[in-house]
Amino acid sequence: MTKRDTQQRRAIRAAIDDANRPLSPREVLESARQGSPGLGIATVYRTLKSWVEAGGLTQVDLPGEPPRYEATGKQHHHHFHCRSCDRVYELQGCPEGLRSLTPPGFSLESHEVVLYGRCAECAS
Amino acid sequence: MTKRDTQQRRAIRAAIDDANRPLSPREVLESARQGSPGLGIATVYRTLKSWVEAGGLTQVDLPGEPPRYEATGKQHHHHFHCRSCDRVYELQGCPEGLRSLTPPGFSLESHEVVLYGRCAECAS
DNA sequence: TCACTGTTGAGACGGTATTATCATTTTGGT
DNA sequence: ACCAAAATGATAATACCGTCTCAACAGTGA
Repeated sequence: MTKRDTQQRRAIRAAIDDANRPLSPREVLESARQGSPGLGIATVYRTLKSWVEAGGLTQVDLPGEPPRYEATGKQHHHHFHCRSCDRVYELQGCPEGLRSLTPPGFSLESHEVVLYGRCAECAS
Repeated sequence: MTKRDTQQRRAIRAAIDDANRPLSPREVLESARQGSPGLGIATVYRTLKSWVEAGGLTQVDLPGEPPRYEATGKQHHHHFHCRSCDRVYELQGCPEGLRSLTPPGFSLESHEVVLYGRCAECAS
């Protein structure tokens, strides 16, 4: 009725832990297949979904992109989306002055910032 | 072979011009039907697409949302997404310090900022 | 090791957003 | 007003994601 420690889940967890950046389901699949060759996409979706519900994973939505997943509990941060390789990277820090952009009467609850460009690997 | 001035296109243009905020295809349909009752969704998609290609419209992508469309040529700005009514509003201004978030070796080309909360109408 | 039951993989299925098709209507120029 | 071509609307067809189904498999406690 609950969680078993399977080869597939170990592989998926390892993929996410090793990446150090948010991964899409497809990226998870490709990476985790190294530790669990026959791994299927349904298992990836199932596992990601259950971990998100359990709170151990956080879904990251970017404009026009399939969701990525990263470990929960990191401190507030934003993301960089490489236009060349399509990978998403974590950034540190947060811009100032967001509150002042909010129109009068509007209540600000949260925000997202996404930077676009080329990652170090693709820029060279 | 090209553009005719039809009742449908006038209605779609009016919907966008009057809104003063980015509209989704569905919002365009509903609004434009006031000026063109039988308007079909296919015409909306066709028209939006051709205007985007022609450069008169800009597609606005927000995380996890269907695209919205706004007139091209406005000055650089960002958007506010109301969690209650799901409408998207234009903001003025732009936060500082984005460049400093960029990791070494990465080249920054553009950015997006989305604020979330309640619009004035929904907050009251 | 055995048995029970959660888990998996492959493919079917469903939901949604967008595009293609095509018969009919509308527009713009003459 | 007439006509050729563009535009439209209804609906079918795609495309994309993610979930469900189910037979076979594998993890766990006894």
